[in-house]
Amino acid sequence: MKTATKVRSIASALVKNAGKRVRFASGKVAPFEQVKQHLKGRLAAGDWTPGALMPSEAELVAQFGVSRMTVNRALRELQLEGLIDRVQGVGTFAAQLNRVSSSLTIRDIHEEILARGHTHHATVHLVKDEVATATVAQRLGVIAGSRVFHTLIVHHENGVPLQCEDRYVNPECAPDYLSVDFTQVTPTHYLLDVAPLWEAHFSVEAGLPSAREAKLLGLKQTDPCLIVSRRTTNRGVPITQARLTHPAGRYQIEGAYKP
Amino acid sequence: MKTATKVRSIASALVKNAGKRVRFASGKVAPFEQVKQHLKGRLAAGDWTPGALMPSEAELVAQFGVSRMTVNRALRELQLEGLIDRVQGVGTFAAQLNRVSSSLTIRDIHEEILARGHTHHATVHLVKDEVATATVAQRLGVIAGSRVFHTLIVHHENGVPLQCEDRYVNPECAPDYLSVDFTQVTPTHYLLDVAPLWEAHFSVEAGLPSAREAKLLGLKQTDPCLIVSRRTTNRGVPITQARLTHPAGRYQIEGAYKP
DNA sequence: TGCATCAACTTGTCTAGACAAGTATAGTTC
DNA sequence: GAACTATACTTGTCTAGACAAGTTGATGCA
Repeated sequence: MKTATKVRSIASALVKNAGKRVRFASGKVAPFEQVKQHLKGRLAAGDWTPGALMPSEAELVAQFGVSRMTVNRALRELQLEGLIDRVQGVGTFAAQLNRVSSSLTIRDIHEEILARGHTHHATVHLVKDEVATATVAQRLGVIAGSRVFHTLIVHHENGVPLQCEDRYVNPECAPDYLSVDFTQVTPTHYLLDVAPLWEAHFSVEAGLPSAREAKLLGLKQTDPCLIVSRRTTNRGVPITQARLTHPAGRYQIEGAYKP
Repeated sequence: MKTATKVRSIASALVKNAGKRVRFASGKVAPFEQVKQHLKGRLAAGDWTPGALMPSEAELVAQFGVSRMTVNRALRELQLEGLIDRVQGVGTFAAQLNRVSSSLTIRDIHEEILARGHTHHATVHLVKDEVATATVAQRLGVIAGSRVFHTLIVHHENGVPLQCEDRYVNPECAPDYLSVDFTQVTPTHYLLDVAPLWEAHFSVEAGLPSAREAKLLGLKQTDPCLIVSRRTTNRGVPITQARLTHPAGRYQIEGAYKP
């Protein structure tokens, strides 16, 4: 029992598991799931106006004949989904607004291309130790004049340029960043290793490439691009800021929302 | 105790609650949270390579001296966050890939503009009962030749066109859709009322506007746009499909990721 | 009136044990 | 060797009860 790090061949198990999203598929539904679905249905039907007081855990226990832990789990998950608000000592309330929060997966470009069954290679166009200008310093979140690492890398899918990655890195967080071979490992992958716990803010917009980006991506400067800007921090300490430019038509972000 | 629908003034309670995100802030941390953070830290430190077998619940119970329910909650939440995979009958495994799933909120354009303190108005350019062409039918998910409702609305922020909303709606789900006054209520808001429980798939890309979109948004056809395509269904039944075109520079999607 | 106190109610969490269900392996039988 | 079986282990879930902590409203007192 001490072989905690033993790596089994679990591929088959995980594949089997993938098709098992709905447990108790054959009629049986777990009680906590029943409570959850019942409340979800009534919320959807408008039984409680936003902000209205909903039944307490004790009332639901009596109504469904299950234990409080079961009701509690149902309510906790509904709260996580943003459908209800709970206040200790007060009660449970229907959520104020129907906010729709979508889950969107941003993957390492290398893994993403490989997952499509295509080949990935990167060309490195700049690896430099710079002094931050005011603009760069503000975007990364360090003080102007600090040392920053700067890389400019183009990622290709099947030989076609797909992403121009213009990245600044805080030397404090990744002192050996400049010595990484970026044709072998992506900056994202390396930084995830060095500083694995981080928060990120990002924005997605359409725009035109800079002259250099256009040249590296094989575009005209009037060709539209999808531009993702991402800034990541670790407990408030800035790690990296990246501008990822993708030619329109070659790349799109996908996502899904499930209630 | 029977006044389940009584609406209390809970504004103050919810405001207080908002600042209470971290419970046990003063030193005390709930045991399940301790187990969670411990495993998170070791995962981040690379104690288990992706796919490696992690300690079983029983081992963690012995190690931390807590009950199995407590360990189970910690593991369940880690699974929800995508950090581990669990297979009944087999064990718990470190997740295969470090997917970074960002939470991205797509709000009703009306609410979004009002939240910025700006004025919103909509101009309606098309409200029509059509027969679905093959392309439209495929995008919406109905069979070609079906009746579909089609609206084309431009949303303005402070008088400037911000979004061209080209939408198809399944008449089965919203038979009265065409009689709605879209200068008063947005299609999103109306459809949320009619069919509140839905799943959505969306994609975000850069591209060029169609001739009509360019005209409605006051753009040249060579001006880049951010285009969001969204298709929503209710338990597999297609509700609506929308193409939301935003002029580059006037709109961006923002999001954040927290571990 | 104003203030302190207390009881009733709420949610938040933990426990120890139980049973169900899925998987893997060693052993047994054919 | 192949097929079956028993067993040990895993996760998934539920229960009944307990205590902590927060809120609310009534009560009593100055």
